[in-house]
Amino acid sequence: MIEQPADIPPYRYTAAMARRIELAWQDRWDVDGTFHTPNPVGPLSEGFDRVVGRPKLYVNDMFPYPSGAGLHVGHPLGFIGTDVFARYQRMNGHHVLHAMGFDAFGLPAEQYAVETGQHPRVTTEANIVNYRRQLRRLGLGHDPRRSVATADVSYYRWTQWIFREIFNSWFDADAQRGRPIDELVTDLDAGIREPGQGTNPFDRTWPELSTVERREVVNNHRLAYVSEAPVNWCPALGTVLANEEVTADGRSDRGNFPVYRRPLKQWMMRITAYADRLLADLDRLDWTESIKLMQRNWIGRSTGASVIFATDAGPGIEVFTTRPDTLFGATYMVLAPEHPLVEVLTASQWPDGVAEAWTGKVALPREAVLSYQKRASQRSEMDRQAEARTKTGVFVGSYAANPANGEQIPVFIADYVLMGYGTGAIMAVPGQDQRDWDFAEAFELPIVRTVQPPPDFTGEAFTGQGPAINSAGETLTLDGMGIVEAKAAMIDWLEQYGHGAGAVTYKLRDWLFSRQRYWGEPFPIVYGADGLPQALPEEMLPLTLPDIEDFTPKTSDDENSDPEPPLGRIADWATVRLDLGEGEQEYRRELNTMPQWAGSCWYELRYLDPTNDQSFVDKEIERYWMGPDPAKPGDTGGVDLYIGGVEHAVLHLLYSRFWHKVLFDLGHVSSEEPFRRLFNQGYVLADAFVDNRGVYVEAEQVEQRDGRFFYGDEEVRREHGKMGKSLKNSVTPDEMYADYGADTLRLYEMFTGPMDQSRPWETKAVVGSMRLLQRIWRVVVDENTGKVRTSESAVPVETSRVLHRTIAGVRDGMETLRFNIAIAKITELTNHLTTAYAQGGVPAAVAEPLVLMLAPLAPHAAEEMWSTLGHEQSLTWEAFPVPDPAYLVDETVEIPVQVNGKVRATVVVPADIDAAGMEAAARADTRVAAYLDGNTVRKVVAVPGRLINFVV
RNA sequence: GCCCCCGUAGCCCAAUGGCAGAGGCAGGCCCCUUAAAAGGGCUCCAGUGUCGGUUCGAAUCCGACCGGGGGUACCA
Repeated sequence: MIEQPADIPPYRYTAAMARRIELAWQDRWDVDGTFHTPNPVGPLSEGFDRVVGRPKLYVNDMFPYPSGAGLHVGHPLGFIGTDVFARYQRMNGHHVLHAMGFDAFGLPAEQYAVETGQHPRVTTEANIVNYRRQLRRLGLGHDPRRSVATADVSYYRWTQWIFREIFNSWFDADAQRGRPIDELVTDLDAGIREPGQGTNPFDRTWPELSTVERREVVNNHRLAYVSEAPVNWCPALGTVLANEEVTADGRSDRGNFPVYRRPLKQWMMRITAYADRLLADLDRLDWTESIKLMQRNWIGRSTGASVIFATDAGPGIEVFTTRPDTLFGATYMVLAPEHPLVEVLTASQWPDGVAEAWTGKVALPREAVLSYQKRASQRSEMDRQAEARTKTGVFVGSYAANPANGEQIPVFIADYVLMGYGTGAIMAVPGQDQRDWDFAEAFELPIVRTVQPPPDFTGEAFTGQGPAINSAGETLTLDGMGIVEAKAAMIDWLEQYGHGAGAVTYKLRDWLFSRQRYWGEPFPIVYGADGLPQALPEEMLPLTLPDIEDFTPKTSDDENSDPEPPLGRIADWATVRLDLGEGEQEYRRELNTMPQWAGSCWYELRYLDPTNDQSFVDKEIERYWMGPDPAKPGDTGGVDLYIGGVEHAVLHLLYSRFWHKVLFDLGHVSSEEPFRRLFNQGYVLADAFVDNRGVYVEAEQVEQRDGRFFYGDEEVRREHGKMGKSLKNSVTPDEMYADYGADTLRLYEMFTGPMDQSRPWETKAVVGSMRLLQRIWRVVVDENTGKVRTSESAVPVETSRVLHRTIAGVRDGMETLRFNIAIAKITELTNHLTTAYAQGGVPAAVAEPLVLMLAPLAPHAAEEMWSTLGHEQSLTWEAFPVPDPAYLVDETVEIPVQVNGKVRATVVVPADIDAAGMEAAARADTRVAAYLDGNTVRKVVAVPGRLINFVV
């Protein structure tokens, strides 16, 4: 036992007392299995009969990445919030599932291992141990049996299994769903389906193809496929990265290193096939608008038309435009410098009379084009930004025909057109597009308006609404039409005359799925003599990550260096002799590993059935916890409440939706979405201090003197930012446990604001939450004897009113995740009790509900008080207090009387008075009468029980 | 540039169309204490970023602007 200082009452609620209570209850919860949550069936089903009638509730946190630095007080904000909510809903009659695992594979864990020179498994496991200790000390009510780590073999074998399922699937665009690849082969063999567009590089039909060729065509349909395409190569990390992992200024999300575009052979996931469903189903989710918007923007669906422009050189140029109505105003074309048609379209000679601006003053088109291409490829994204929007480009020396009016228009290459979007080529309409206008001005190209701007329009390109002009041809006239009508008419015309068709494009690209790193899931893939990838059969899983001496990635600052997967260093692993049905042969293994997002794409499913070694999750268990609610038509199913930071808006939250939809299509899960309701918690912010070199100094060592801040003797500048290592302003939960206890920390974090709001951390304000616990403690426990201090006396009506109003308010705060108002209501009740019962003797009938209401927020102290009040069982499964409506209304109320909206008096009236009675009572008041005297009352607004307003 | 969120007391935040204050921190005063505070009590403090509109009535709804935060950006 920890000694209390001698002069403090021995049973006061101090940090030492809190520690004793908290450690004891944490042990007891573990021993009793208090938070064991039974499944309806399977190995974890023991005790299900106790909860069989309860509605289920699945609450989940975005699981943490166990970094070497451990937790700071910002990390558990969401974890505490979900714990409070889960504990409340359990007491409120739900059967609640809440668990916690660890996202253990991936770059940050590996970077930490590299920095400390230890094996990532060693550091990761040590970090997990530390996280578990810190989180357990917080008193979170998780089912400990369900904790998983993505780097555990028993977990990643199922990550590999799901990858295999995705590899063995294709997307049926007609049915808009993923299907097993065997069904595609059956259809192709039966001749009822042709290979999809762009999947058959051979000039022959399916029946004419060889076995190997057929395999290649099938591979081109798979949802996981290998492709050679420009990807994001980050030499400093030694790996390629997904688009979602590259920041707007062309650097790596992790580490902020430069990223280069470069064609490499890599694994991709066909997430674009699901773009429409990922977009449409956002409307069915209870997510914050801001996250939905970010996903909508990232998917970036635009509708318009694809148009083919014929060229003399042969192949037509296909463009995508959202404004087919402006086709008559297309006065030139632009290809991205990397566009494959550039070579054939580049003329051998400049046409006569070409302006110098078009040629870059170079003698031959080929030279001009090559030099521009070279320049463009060397310009990093950063340079492009820095050069603002100055338009550069070069004429390729040839022309294309505008299909609308047959005019010959020049073809340019320019870096303002990006290969990665649409077709990598545009029709330029300077009259209605500012970028094209800028280019046209720089290159003296004609500008034709095809939408009539209003008379007072003074700008350049006009993108607003207006009637079409200058848009008449032999077989089509748009003049006078509005934009919507003109678009439709143009698309009809394009389709009729074979110049194009309505089209949809997306900003979303396929997900680059392979990494040249060690610390990730190995692909369950081998390559045979034909060089084509094949999945390992299910019974060969798991494919364990081999141990390796040198796990460090090969990094470099040379953008022309090549990726080199560390797994390639183990020669006897890189090749293997297997019998995959064609006799024993030698195969090469896939040497890349999966990205860190793979494991987090499905962990919420594994919590449901963590010990299952026959399946990644039992179907019945998944249906129970995550299945769609038949009472709610259109319900997607999924986790009932998912809380995490906003930073995963287009990474984890998009990838996991995609995997979940594939699993749904293949019939493995009954829910269509992984997370039915998503809530983003705010950040914990803290003061940070910068010295005059601009370097952050340890915030903890900064002193405030006369309103200025000093680090030693040096004055420093105060800033404000997200708590973390980089700003040197972290406060650890361990410090808070030692100084105040876990319950105080929990209470403080929940009190600083509603869940979705960021809030500044202020260590000196934490004491306020401790005081509240001390005062509630004192209501229940005698500080000198440790004995119960409540009485069995009757509850006065006034106290009942305060109690039941508190219950109603606390429930409201709990339901709406505004724990701050729940705590304020509890404080109000406590204040009432300490005033009304200054000498002790609070009726137990009030103290008990008070303790129960406190329980989700400060569970250890509440358990201890509950026990002091004479209860042997944990209060975890006690019913949460329910307000008695009889006490929520007063017999009389004081209502304001307004004259012209200004409060002039108040009158006391019976609570159930009607409008007429209220008016009579108000008129009877002498002050009101004085205001009304001599005026004509034009209108009386009387809201029974709220207020009355005379309009004179 | 475009989109989203947020501006209430020195600070964090309540009040979601009806008397601007629930609660906390900080400040001030008092009590307990040899003393101290992480104890107890009392108390000071804003008219809701600005301007307009809707309404009997606006912190709340609408519009514009200012300030802060976030997302995204030659996306055709």
